Amino acid sequence: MRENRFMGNQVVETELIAVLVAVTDGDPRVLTIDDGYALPSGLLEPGHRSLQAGLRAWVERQTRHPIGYVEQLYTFADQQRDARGISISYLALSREAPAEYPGASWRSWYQYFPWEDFREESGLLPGILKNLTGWAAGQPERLRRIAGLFGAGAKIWNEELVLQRYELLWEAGLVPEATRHALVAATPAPGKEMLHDHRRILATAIARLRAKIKYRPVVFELLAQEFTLLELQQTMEALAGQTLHKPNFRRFIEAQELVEETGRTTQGLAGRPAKLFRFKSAVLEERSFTGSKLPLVR
Amino acid sequence: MRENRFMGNQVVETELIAVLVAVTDGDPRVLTIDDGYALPSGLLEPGHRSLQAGLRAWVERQTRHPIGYVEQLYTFADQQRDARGISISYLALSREAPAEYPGASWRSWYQYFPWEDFREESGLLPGILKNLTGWAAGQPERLRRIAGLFGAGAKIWNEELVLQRYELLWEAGLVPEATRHALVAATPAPGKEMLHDHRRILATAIARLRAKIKYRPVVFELLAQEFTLLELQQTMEALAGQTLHKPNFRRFIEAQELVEETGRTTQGLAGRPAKLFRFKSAVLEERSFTGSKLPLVR
DNA sequence: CAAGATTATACTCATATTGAGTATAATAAG
DNA sequence: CTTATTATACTCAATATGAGTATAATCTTG
Repeated sequence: MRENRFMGNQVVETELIAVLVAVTDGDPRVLTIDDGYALPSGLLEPGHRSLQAGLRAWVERQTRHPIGYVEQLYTFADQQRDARGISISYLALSREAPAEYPGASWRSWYQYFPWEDFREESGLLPGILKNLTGWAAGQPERLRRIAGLFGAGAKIWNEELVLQRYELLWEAGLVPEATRHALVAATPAPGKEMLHDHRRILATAIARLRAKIKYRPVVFELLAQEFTLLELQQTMEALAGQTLHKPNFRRFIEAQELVEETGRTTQGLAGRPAKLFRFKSAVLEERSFTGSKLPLVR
Repeated sequence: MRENRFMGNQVVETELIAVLVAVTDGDPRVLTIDDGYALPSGLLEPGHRSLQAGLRAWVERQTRHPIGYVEQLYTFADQQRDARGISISYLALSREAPAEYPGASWRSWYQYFPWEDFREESGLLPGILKNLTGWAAGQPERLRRIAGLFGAGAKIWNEELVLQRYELLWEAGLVPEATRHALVAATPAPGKEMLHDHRRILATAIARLRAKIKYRPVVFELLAQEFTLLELQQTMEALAGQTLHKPNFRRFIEAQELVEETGRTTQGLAGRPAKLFRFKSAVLEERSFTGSKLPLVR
């Protein structure tokens, strides 16, 4: 029952899609092609020894910088195009290098999801909420979802629900990509449109990264070898889209024991010089980094 | 640059692999075929409207019970067989129904990973550790990995590192599946062998589930409509492979506010009758269930 | 039917962690 | 040499967690 039967089975081509992320000047950026309209993607070729090798080989055509960290996001059968393809999406972290492909550019991911940036008051939420509640029109289930995801009070904002928020806007016909599914509103939500489901993939990547930085030391892939604690904090803030409490953030970092002083400090900037730190990569092998929460008995 | 080019691109078939989990009598079980030698898997067929639909359609041939919860695990290019296939693995949760496929059976997952069951002293660890340290033979990096994963002291056991532990044993040639990579030891680690990388996929599923039960209410997919708090606890213990502190576990559950009393109690069993609870499925829409850890400023 | 076994449920309390804020130090700019 | 600016160090109340004890309601058995 496990033999290969090509007769009657679907034989498809495989596309690799990359969400390549970097943080530059407190801005979380993503590598795009077609002037920001699409995520880079390429087809799996016979020469590729593995899926990740294919992705890496492929990404190197567009940026010099080595990709430190690669993680699979999601695989889906592409129904929008020719219904013959399988797409495997990846999240990759690196530092920004010039995009060297025609049409390629690094873009702030908040261009695509402006409502996800809570670091300063954007004033976008009231308009989005008005559109959404109009769509919900007295339907209590929809209203509950809206409240849970876009939270009237803004204090219950959960930064990890990027995908759910995008999907709600999609359902409500408030993003241009929903055109096949619904009548798109005359005044859709702000944010740049993308090809097919690329914005959905980007949302998945953001959500994954926002969740991951809390329990695995992946931020360091986005930082230089040496960095100050403020740079570290601002990189986290860029990803999370929220401002963090400085003293408590430092305590949080110190408690993890993942960084050590280099002995050097910053020079020539305003204010007191900051100590430079480096990531203790040795701990990666020894430690586990899982947020245990169950009340075990010992 | 995004047009379909079949020339020169790899065209492959797609296999769907399911890790279908149920917990029965405090035992975490997984649906297998070939007398426990393989995970159920089927090829994606033209009739399947989506990947998940293909998986569901396919799983229904082997068990009546509807699969409540399905989640994608990982996609990989299969190098072991004909190097032409892509495999997409899924984790599905359900309650155990009779396996109705020839050769199909439900098996405790601890048959495959006996060292992962910490609910009672198994006495297996010393033997495994002896084999592993023999393999590490004075190589400090290997020894550090062994200590971190199999922890000499048994109190630093991290139940989520199922995959890493399996991979370490694989590297050390202590599981039969490693035969292509290494010389398999005369006395390998205990635990039933599986086809190809199926045991690795199972390890991935266990790890994912062990992590997920802590912050998302997925256990309830494995329980009957009504259940006692002890049944809930024992189901969690079965998955986690560890015993939990009863009073604190109840506090943990109550704090989440995910269950409510039905008003009924158990009958005819030893001891004081237990209240029956049900899962408040309504909260699924309203709440977020993400373990925020960052020190936000408000 | 009473005593004991068994399971359920309810509290207690010391310690650790977290949220929120204030105080002091070291530099550059004027 | 004063001020602005950033870095770093503490404080303290509130909350959560780990570990354990006490009491309640049933079944079993002599």
